[in-house]
Amino acid sequence: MNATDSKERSESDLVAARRAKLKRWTEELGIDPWGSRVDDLTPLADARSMFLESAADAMDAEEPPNEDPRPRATVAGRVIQHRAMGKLTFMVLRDDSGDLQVSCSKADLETASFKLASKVDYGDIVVASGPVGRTKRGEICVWADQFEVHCKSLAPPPEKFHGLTDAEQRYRRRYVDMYTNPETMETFRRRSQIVSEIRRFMERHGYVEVETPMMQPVAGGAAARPFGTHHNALDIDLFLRIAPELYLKRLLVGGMRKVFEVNRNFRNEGVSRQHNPEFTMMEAYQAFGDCETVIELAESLIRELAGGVLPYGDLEIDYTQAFDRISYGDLFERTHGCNMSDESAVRTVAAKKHVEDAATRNHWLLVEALFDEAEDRIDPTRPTWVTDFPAAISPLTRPRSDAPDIAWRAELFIAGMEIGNFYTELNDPDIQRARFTEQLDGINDEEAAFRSLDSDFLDALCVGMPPAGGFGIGIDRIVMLLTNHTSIRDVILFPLLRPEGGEQ
RNA sequence: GAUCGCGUAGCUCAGUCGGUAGAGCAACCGCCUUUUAAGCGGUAGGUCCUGGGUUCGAGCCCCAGCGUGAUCACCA
Repeated sequence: MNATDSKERSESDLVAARRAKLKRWTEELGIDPWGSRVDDLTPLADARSMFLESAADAMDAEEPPNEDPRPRATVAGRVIQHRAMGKLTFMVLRDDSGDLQVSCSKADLETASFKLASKVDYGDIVVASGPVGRTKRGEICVWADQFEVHCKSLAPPPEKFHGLTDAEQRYRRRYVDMYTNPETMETFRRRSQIVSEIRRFMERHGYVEVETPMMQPVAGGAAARPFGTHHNALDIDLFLRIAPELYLKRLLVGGMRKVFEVNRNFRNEGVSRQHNPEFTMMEAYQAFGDCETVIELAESLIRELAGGVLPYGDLEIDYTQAFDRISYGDLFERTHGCNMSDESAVRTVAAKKHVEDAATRNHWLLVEALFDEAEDRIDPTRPTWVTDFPAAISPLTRPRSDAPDIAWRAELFIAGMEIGNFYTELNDPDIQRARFTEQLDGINDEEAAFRSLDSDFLDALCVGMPPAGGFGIGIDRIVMLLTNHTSIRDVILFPLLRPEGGEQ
């Protein structure tokens, strides 16, 4: 709070200067610095492409034509560079299409407009009209014959060359990051495209997009800590969903054949370079499909999105070939030198690796704990399917009929990240009930506060869910891979940060 | 949650051995019709994250706290 005081005090000179300028404009020039509607605006990139070399040449000739042949445009943007040179002022505007110089000659503008143009600040939003031409140095620009300020920026701007570089400031003041760092704008534009392409892909394959509850009385579908909340009028506790799975499956029961949902999940876990408490996931289910059906679908989706070999940090990831495959058990054995089904061998390895409660903990939970090390053996440059997960750690997955300890489940790994899970869905209500009950047995009090049996879901399975394949993929992580960002915070517009100021 | 790093002007950063605060950009003033991160010249701008401690003296050393980044853990 002291920090805030001092910030306000030391900023005051810069803010005061801008406020004083604002006052002068309104009082002396009679200008409304907060702007108004402008029709027929041309995006800056489009205005640039309107440039006609022949027209510019004609204007530079000994005897320029009477009629100005240069195309005209009205452009708007935020001032990101400004150079006032006496009777000539140059500025560079930026909008979401790009940058373009606006050149202002005192001879072409009304006195008040020229004065305004020569005095605008970095960060102001302006509108200029005029022919698209070029300067003596060959820079394509709009030669303004009309110039207006449409929004005064009062905040002190960041340094104009480096922009905001401090990661914290970039996340906290994303709106500044966006206009000063074009890469940021590009990343989020790309994210939008990717999500849109995913939707089109799914629709093309006959999937219907749905929206299921984000506030759920029972938070199921994944093993994660949920956020809790409360509905006052009904006086009930609710959880923010950790997965949409159990609702999407209800839709299969209801008769939808192919459904998907792209939306947020919320998990009350730690934050890291790969984890934000709210993250976007796509889940999809296909009646009469299985694990293989959705593996094939997702592989072609990801290959289509990536379209080739993409850099990721220090890696080059090849999406063009069929993704690698290895079974969970093989990877385990390759890493730890024992069969994962061999309980005593697993306990021995676990004890040697100092896994907690190696002697008493459930055998398959030990296998899961040891598997982390195995994940590191996967070639990060090769998208890889890890198949045949242990049934014991896959409570919503159908066990294999030929090997009941193994589930029809695969997980996709790329660049060392878990990208998604793929299943042949469990639709036997009795086995499902048993799995849920097993899971609830022996949980501690803390977990008991948010884990409970979703009996309505079991009722739905009793009504009958067709056999199905289903999957979920992390959209943020896909965007990270496709835009070459190794921190999830760079692909989420407003990642969760602690509020500034401490104390509270 | 653990370990390590970082926090100095609005922004980007220097700051030597502990000797009392520096630059560039931005701001302000003046000049200027061809600049393109930076036209030229001048002026001003600081709770060195916060609180303690050591010391004649702390931006610098020590302790605690806050924020943040990286790695690990939990998870996707």
